[in-house]
Amino acid sequence: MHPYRTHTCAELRKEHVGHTVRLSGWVHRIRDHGGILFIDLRDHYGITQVLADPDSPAFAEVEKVRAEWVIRVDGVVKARDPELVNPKIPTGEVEVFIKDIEVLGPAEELPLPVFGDQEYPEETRLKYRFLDLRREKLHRNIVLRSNVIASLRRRMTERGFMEYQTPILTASSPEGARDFLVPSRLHRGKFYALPQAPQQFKQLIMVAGFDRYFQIAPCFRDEDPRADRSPGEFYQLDVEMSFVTQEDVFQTIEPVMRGVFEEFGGGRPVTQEFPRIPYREAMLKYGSDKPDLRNPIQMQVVSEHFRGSGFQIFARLLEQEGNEVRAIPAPTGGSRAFCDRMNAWAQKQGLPGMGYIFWREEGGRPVGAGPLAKNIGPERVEALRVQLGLDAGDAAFFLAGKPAAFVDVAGRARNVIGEELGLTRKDSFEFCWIVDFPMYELDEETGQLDFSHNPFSMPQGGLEALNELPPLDVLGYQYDIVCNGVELSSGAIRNHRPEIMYRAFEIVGKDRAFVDSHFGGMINAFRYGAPPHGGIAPGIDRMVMLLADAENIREVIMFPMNQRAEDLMMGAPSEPTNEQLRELGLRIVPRED
RNA sequence: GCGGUUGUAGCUCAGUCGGUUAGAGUGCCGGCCUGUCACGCCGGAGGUCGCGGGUUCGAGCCCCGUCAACCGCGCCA
Repeated sequence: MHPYRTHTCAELRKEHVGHTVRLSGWVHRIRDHGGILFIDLRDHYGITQVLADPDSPAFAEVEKVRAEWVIRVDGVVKARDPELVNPKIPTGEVEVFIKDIEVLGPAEELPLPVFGDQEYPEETRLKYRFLDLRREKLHRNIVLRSNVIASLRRRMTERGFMEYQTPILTASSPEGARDFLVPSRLHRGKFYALPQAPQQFKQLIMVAGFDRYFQIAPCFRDEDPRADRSPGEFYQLDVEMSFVTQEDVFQTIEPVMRGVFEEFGGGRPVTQEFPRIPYREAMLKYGSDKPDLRNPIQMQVVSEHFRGSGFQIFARLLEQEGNEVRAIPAPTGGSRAFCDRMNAWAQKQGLPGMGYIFWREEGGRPVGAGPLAKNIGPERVEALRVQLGLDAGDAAFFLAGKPAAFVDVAGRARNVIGEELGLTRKDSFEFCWIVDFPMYELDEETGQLDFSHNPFSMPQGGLEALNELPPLDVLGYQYDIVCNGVELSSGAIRNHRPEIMYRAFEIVGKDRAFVDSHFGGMINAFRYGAPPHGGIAPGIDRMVMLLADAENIREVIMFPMNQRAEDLMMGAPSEPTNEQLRELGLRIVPRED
């Protein structure tokens, strides 16, 4: 007989009745009735009830075990009487009568119980992560993550992609986030950087002629964490393809994402064809470049209805160039109570308030009510209602000024309204592509032009566009995948022509020398026959978060760090020894407080 | 760096207007119990009310400071 087990704790069924079996696992739960004692024995696969009574030669030993001891038991499989079957577990029709027991790994009193779903402070959970991981929910999330990754690999391989590793110790790249640095022993005073993403490598892989690359790639960024952003490291399904258009990337990746979400989404519906929404349209309709399409509300420009109207605040604002009035329709929100509540919400967000109209039935017709309606008169109110497609019982909110100044809060208002009115669908995965991102944006404070996204993206229209269009009108072959308001992925068709690259940087005031010194490795490669190429990099952690319905990214990472980027279990970061510092030629400068 | 929330038993939480000895559930330990599966019953241990200072005859409760955790802002091409 195998020293530890003949079956797992999920395997035994009626057909095993009468068999002598050996099981190993953790003591999940003990129910001691004095004369008879039940143990739920648990392993990775499931739970089997084992029991002993005074007839068992092992009874005295069985009585000693405690929660989370690891034991091995030998025994006979018995059928349970029909009224004693436990339908909650797959092995519930049988139980194992213990003949022999061996303690393989006793456990001290637990700082964190494995049984049950009592909430525990995250500090304790992280310090005793190995216990937390035994618990059902976390265990299930991590298994899900493994299955998702396996499925992604299979789907990518089926599509002709090959997985290549890229370096972890590499060079700092000046754009983007803060780097993690690793001191070099052989080159005193110099540092490696951990890759923020294998961006330049994957492009070099294309230049090297490998055509289709993917990798489950670790990425490192030294930025402060959020609930959906792990401190330090995260994983991407990193993808790059040669000789492709933006459309080719969409056609390749969309089925992968849809497939994985259908496979692991627990039957929740998934968008069949991802709509493509231009960036500017997304900002207008949804107030966000990562719209939650489960929320049906779409904003509209309604400036004309307020121009020269009796509502002086808006009318006057519209006299200034660049100002607009936008409406957030709120179907079923047509009560003064709701409108006032939203108005109060807006004030809490730092706005002076949010104008509103709500419609109620009067004499068989929808009639607009509220102070704003009085000011602009029934004709304009009716025109607004028609444009917004609203009816009695509905409402609309209005924001005015420079769109750039209010889109953000408008987007948040849209979320709150959708949520409060129950308009936002639950239990579905609604995807879209956001396309046509502008290449450049203006820094509000400095007035400087800067890349709005990846400087390596190909501008739509190429060199000609860069030379002839106002920079702010140049769009990039740059795209995001958004699901349920979460930015899952960002990608682009790359700029593989050095002369276009130099020009793109020139527009933000960076000369050839800058590009050569900072991106020399890649620019140099582009001089020797670079194929047109592009790619994308969906975030694995966020994908699993959505699939697992997790609120926090730490629920889908096996060994995460805490909010302060500390690993409480391993004690990282830690102080180096003097020996280590000496070898590296480093000295710690104490913080001056 | 900044803001918000929270901090009472191992854990989840209650604690009234500032008033006597700070409670419940759960977990732990002991006892009883031969059909439980969130077993049940009885008993017990377990508290620097985050920490420091202040107001008060009296502070878990009020005030000031501080620390920690989480969430957010900045940051994240």
